[in-house]
Amino acid sequence: MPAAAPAPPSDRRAQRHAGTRSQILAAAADLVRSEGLASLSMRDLGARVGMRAQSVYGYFPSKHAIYDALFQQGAEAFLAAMSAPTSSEAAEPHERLMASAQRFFTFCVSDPVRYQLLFLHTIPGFVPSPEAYEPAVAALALTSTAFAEAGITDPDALDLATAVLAGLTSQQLANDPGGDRWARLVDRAVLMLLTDFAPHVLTAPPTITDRKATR
Amino acid sequence: MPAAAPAPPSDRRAQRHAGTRSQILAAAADLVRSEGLASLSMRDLGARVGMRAQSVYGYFPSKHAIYDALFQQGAEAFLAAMSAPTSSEAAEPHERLMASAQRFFTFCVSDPVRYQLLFLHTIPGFVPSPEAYEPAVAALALTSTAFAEAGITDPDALDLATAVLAGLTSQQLANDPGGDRWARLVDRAVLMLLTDFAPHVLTAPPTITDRKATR
DNA sequence: GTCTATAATCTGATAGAC
DNA sequence: GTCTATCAGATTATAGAC
Repeated sequence: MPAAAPAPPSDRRAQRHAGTRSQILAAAADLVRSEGLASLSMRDLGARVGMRAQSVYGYFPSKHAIYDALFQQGAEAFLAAMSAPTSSEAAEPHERLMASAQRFFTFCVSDPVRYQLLFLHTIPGFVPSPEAYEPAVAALALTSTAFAEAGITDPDALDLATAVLAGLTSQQLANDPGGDRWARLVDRAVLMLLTDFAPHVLTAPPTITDRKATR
Repeated sequence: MPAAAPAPPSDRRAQRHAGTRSQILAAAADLVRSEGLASLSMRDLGARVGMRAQSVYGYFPSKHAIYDALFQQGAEAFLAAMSAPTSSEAAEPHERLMASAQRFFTFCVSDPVRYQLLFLHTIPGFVPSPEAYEPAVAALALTSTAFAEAGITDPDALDLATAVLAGLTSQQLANDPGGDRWARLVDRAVLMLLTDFAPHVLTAPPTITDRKATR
């Protein structure tokens, strides 16, 4: 049963096609990392994989489709990074939240261009497709669950926390790229947030009854 | 004694020249606001002021020079916004800090493109000149002074505060443009910050001796 | 599948006439 | 000061040969 799309009829060809496609995508990721997100051109991309620009259209219908695939790839990496198992599964809720914050920060700072693509909206005509966006939504839902498990029910808490983390990363990237001027402040910021909207998580001894009692 | 630059010799002409220059700059500001920062073109800009693109080069040597002028204009507006007198000069230090935070947030959110130009580094080859950058430095120094006046000497405090404010604005602009989802959280965020690194400012009665005693 | 050829358009910038 | 003319190139994308 061959695919309905313009994909080749045979499975062998389909595999080859998919292989070249992901090869192009990897080259695109390389290119934007070194040249900047806005400087991606079909010419350069084709040259990077040994093709002329026109041949790339056999794999992606448009440049925006490439951005969309990059976005999805980034969103999946984001979900994977945020889903990574904690060192100790029995860790306290607030420890898990601090670990999450560190993961978020590290993920963002490790690839500024990916950060720009995922979290800033800087490419003039580009809007990610729902499919590409979906993993990012899942990652946020994950964080929301972690908050609930820590007994944090204030609906504003998540917004404030994401803002603080986004601010730390954006300042680090814009004003001290490669340094640690804001990286050093992540733990302190999380403690500050927890103190503000979940003091019981910090002050109470780590017993289950205590956690319930302070709610 | 005529100017050495390609400016006209007579004062009348120089005034006319400067007038057209600022007219072009205003048109450029309009254009980037409506079309996006990266979409500025000399053709469109010329058309906006009733010229051909080539004639604009009589006023700005390059497109980057226009970006630089826009940057300087934005930085001066930023300094002006942050220097605006508080409603009551006798206000408490922490009230002044909260007012500053609100001013910063409002300034950023009121003009997303200007924010992008000033605080994100998104135009491929553009680096603002020291002259253009200078007012922004002055504005930060102003904030630093305000912190000192509130008795906050922790060197990390300013970095953390700017990060939190930057995060609130960036989330507001990216995820709820025109709304108030993060705007509502500004006061709470400032209180949280103050509680963390200057609790004495909040808890102590507003007397001078008290302020000194808690240091 | 990849190529050549090319459409159609946009870019910043310069030279020189008026 | 502004124009015409033009350079020298970039861009995305399509049509059709091989």
